[in-house]
Amino acid sequence: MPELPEVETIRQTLKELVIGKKIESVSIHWPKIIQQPEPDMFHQTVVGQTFRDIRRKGKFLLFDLDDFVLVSHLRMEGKYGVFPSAEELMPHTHVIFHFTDDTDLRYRDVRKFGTMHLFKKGEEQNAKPLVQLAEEPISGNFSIKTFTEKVQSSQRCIKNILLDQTVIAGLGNIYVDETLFLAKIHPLQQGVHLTDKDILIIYQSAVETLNKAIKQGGTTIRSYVNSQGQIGMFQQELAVYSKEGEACQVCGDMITKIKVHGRGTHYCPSCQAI
DNA sequence: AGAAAGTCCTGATTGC
DNA sequence: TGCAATCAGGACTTTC
Repeated sequence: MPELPEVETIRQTLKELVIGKKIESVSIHWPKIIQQPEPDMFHQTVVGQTFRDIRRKGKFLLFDLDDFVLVSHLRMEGKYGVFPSAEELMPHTHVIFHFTDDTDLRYRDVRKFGTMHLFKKGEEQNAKPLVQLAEEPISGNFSIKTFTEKVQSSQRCIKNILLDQTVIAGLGNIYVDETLFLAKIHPLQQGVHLTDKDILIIYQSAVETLNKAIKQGGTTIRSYVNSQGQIGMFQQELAVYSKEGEACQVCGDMITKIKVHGRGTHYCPSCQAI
């Protein structure tokens, strides 16, 4: 599932492949992916536009066109790739941007959970899905004070809080578990019971985890590949996620998996005692 | 208003 | 073996 490091890796690899390419037409095979505007209006709007840049906010990709911004979320299994137009479509290809140079930008998504929103340039910040999005921990604008206030004012457990993109952007199920292991905080600990120091350590752990994962090109657990079809390498570094039953690399106790509001949650009962 | 549950999907895994 | 039920999960919408 692409989280911030995977989306960043996709952004970097995809940028080289699409910048300067002009859209001739779009094929939409699963219209629900296109949340806004209506698919036929979406098509009319982007035809003739050229890709100028790709930015990222949290787990969202922002494709800058001449006059519009395409906001794309990959959810669990979304993938982008650039192919010669003549090449046969891979399974689960739902949206195809046909370029004037006889190549395509193709969006594939086995579960069809991904979304695309199109905005006039500059308007994307004022509407869903970006309007409520918090800063990401590796951003220079991240406020530890605001983060601390939000965490300490919540009755929810820290696992849930860290998955909330209006509190901190970019973490998903894998990196929340890894961050809490590094911070030595139990996933069920309530936000209201965490000290300023706990929260600072959580923030620092998130930064360290995300930066390491970006350097490794992301984590491939199920099916993640970057825009050039390469897998990530960070799964070798995982300490708790998908390590149920294995020995903790710090203390040797057994990594335990529990469910926290429907999410698989991995932790070391000794290092992360509540 | 805040928090939990429901929703969207399909391939892989589990259970009988 | 074969089929059906269950699981995986991000973020929005709905419900409490």
